[in-house]
Amino acid sequence: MSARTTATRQKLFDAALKLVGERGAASVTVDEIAAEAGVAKGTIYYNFASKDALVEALLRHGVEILAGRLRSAETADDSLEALVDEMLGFWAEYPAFGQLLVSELWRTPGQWHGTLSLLRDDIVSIVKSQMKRLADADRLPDGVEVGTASAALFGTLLVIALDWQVFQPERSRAEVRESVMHLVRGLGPAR
Amino acid sequence: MSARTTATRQKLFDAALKLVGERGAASVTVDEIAAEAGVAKGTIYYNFASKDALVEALLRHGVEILAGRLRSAETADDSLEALVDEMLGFWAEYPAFGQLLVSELWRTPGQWHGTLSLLRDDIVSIVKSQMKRLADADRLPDGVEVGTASAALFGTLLVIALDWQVFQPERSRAEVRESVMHLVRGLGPAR
DNA sequence: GAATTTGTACTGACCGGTCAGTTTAAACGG
DNA sequence: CCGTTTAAACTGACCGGTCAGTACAAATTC
Repeated sequence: MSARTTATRQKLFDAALKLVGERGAASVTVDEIAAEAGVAKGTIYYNFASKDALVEALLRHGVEILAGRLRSAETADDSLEALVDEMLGFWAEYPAFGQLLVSELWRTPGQWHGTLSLLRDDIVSIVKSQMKRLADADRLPDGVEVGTASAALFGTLLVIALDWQVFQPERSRAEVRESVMHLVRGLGPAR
Repeated sequence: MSARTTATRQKLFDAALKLVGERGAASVTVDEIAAEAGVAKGTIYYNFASKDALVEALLRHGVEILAGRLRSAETADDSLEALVDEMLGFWAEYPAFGQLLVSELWRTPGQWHGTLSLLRDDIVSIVKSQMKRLADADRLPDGVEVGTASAALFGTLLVIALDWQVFQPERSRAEVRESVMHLVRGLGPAR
């Protein structure tokens, strides 16, 4: 794959992500994506089989980046804060990807449901391995089912990050991280 | 408004909710909604100004039902469990509404963003008033910002319910409720 | 109390625009 | 050279919205 091709695809990913995140995959036209990327329509069809294939590649690409970051964050600092912070950072950097993901992930028989299930598992399993390590080190309360908790934590972070971007953009990332940690550390009866 | 009209609109809401929840507002056609409801296409345009107007009415209708339930649950039992349980029940009963909401709520300049912001506030403010009561009764740990926590709790419940329906349908509602309560009571370091 | 009018709800064929995808011939670039 | 990109015209299926007409019950008239 030539450097030129890679650059073209990157431009297409950027353009598609922006438009699709904002307005949804179905209502964005191929001509718009081409215009936004500053590329001829034919180029899209030279690089991707169809509009759907472009979006699917975009989903894979985004998840790959997120997974990479989580894995590298994991080696640097294995606390829950670090994981939460890294995810918030990713969503802050790619808000449109969050919007795309949240609007497609739970669409039952959607065209990308198969792909998305696998991608979800990728991320959740990274979160899971991290939580498992914490559990083994006795740094989690007993009785927490690690599998369930990881899925919940991933979903929770996704929506909290979106809510932050859309409804409370004035808050800082540290502030949001603290809120999440507060929620996660316990909203139960005062003790 | 005649009983006949009410019945027709209800059929349209049911049909639209099912299709739009599954496949997204943009990719469902008006003809499909009409067919699913067993009604002529013209009837839709007799009852609603446009496809968008139908979806907006649907959004309002759904939120009205949810708000009503939360308010009545509030009077029966003011614990956090009761609130969580009621919401899970609602999402279990109207999964498609959850899918619709999650895929539109954080769409920044979307056509329904204005309406949805208001509807979000309706729900969040109910959750908030309930949490405030708990805080006043010293049943919440100090330092929890009630406003932030309510928004987070609402979003969290929404995605956990969707994840439940889509990826772990075999779990019972009580099981899921306990997981949520576990998360909410604390995933922090063991104590 | 039959005939007629009125209002409301609904019907479905149809129209015009939109959009994914195709085609082609020519230019570009490493 | 060959893989890639461009520009522009074209196709045809699809879809939101329209509109003339139907159904039918309740009111009105004679």
